[in-house]
Amino acid sequence: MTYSDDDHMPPNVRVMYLLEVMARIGQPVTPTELNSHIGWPKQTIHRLCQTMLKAGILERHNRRLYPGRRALMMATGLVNQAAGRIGVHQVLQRVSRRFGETVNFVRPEPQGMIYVDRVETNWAFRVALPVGTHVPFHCTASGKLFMSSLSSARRRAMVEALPLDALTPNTHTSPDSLARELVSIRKDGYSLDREEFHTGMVAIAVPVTDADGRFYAALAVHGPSQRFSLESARDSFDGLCEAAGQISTILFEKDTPDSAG
Amino acid sequence: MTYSDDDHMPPNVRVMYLLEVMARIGQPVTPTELNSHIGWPKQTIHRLCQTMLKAGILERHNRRLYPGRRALMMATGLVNQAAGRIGVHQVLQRVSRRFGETVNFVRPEPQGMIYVDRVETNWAFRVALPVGTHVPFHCTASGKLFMSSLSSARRRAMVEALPLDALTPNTHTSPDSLARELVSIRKDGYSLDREEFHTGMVAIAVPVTDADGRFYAALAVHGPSQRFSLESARDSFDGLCEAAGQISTILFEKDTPDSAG
DNA sequence: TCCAAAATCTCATTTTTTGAGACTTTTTTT
DNA sequence: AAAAAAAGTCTCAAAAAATGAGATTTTGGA
Repeated sequence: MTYSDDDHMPPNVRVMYLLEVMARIGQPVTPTELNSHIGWPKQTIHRLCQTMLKAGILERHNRRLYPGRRALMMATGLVNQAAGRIGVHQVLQRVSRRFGETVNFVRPEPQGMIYVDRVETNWAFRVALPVGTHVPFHCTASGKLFMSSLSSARRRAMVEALPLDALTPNTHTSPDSLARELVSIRKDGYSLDREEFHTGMVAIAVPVTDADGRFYAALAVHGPSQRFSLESARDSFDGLCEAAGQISTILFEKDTPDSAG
Repeated sequence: MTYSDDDHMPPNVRVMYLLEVMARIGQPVTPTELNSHIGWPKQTIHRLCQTMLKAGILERHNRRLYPGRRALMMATGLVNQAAGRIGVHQVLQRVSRRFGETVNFVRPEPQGMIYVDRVETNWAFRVALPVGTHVPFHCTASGKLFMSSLSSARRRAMVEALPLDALTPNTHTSPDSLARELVSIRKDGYSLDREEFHTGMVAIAVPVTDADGRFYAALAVHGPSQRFSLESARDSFDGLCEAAGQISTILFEKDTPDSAG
């Protein structure tokens, strides 16, 4: 694609970006104030605001712009879709309370596995990765779990394409050993990170599957190897699977919105 | 201007339009299904989806597209901003004047219900929770109201995930009793806090719905049980519903330059 | 394995966006 | 009330992007 220059935003997306900025500001703004947050040429922002006003996406009162009904209705619809996922966060919290360790909800993306949601413990030792960060496939419990869910052809292609950088002494650096572990992960139903990403940190991940049983995300527990041994990680397997099932239900189970409990 | 032809949509706005359609559909769709709602040439919709995927506005699982993190963050911001609109706040003021008690406007978020706007009475007894605070789901009128609006599978999963800490002797501590109350809340159309959060404080909450009748926020009245009994709370039901309807109109209905104070 | 549907790529054309600069209106300052 | 500053609007030629038909590839299911 031609959009690959890093910070280039297609004109398309500018409407969206402008709404994002307005959402962040959180109150009605003049076009000039918008400009100070965005920095586009005066005329560019002016034209775009006109377009959006005309479309009913923005409305204006006393020279100040704010999201119009159209934007609000769209936003409400989107937020409603997400409202169901509030339950997912509650499940993560419960898992974290139960095991006393950090819990992550991780999804595959082309650039790597991404932390979508997390509940952290108050322990001093924490993973210093904010939500929204991408981590490698080959040296994380969730990344290996994801790869193990692929068909053998894709799995092989992916393993061979990955860089396999050694981030710790334990990181897989050969396609063969990685491929072999993926097979056993597939058999076991869970994936371990044996200090392969950060020395001193271990993790276990189990899959959250969609309505067709396909991999959707990984539910992972992370902890320092001193208090969260590989054995204790494995002990948490059953509890994790139960939680993964609940998350799957929240995300994918279709039901009549009416039936009583 | 050149955009005045009635049904012409500048390419700009198509990103927004596509999100609107997705919001209306309310669940993940394939590009082809989108096409059936929109009717653009195949390649046009394909290109736009690619752009939006690349920008993180959409995400994909199993060939189906759904709003991405970026869209959801924007949507959350817009929705919270709208909750603070002048007209909405005025309705809260009127309700507070009418019943002489504190009025809250509360929305669900993953960490708990959040107070987005409030009008307080001058009484000595007040809730010491500033706007922006998160409160638990299981022991507040608004939290229970929100959960009662979920589909049964999600409701059940959520009830089971919640900690159910006993903050007062009246707090629900068993998933079953909580679930049972949610069913009756759903039936009644309002939710009561019977001193479940703070001893001596009761509340009633009714839903504010969006244009499609889905839960948007809770409108709640709080007061000390001595002067604001559960009976008087229930008596305020009709007035609250009327106010909730007005808020819904202000936010979502077209025109209506209403004559409110 | 093969087949049908869906997704993706190609490309010449048309349309839109871009943004500098000039001009007009509004607001603020003196 | 006049002057100055700021905000908003218009014009235009160049650059960029969108368009959409048709060809091609990929995918998922039988």
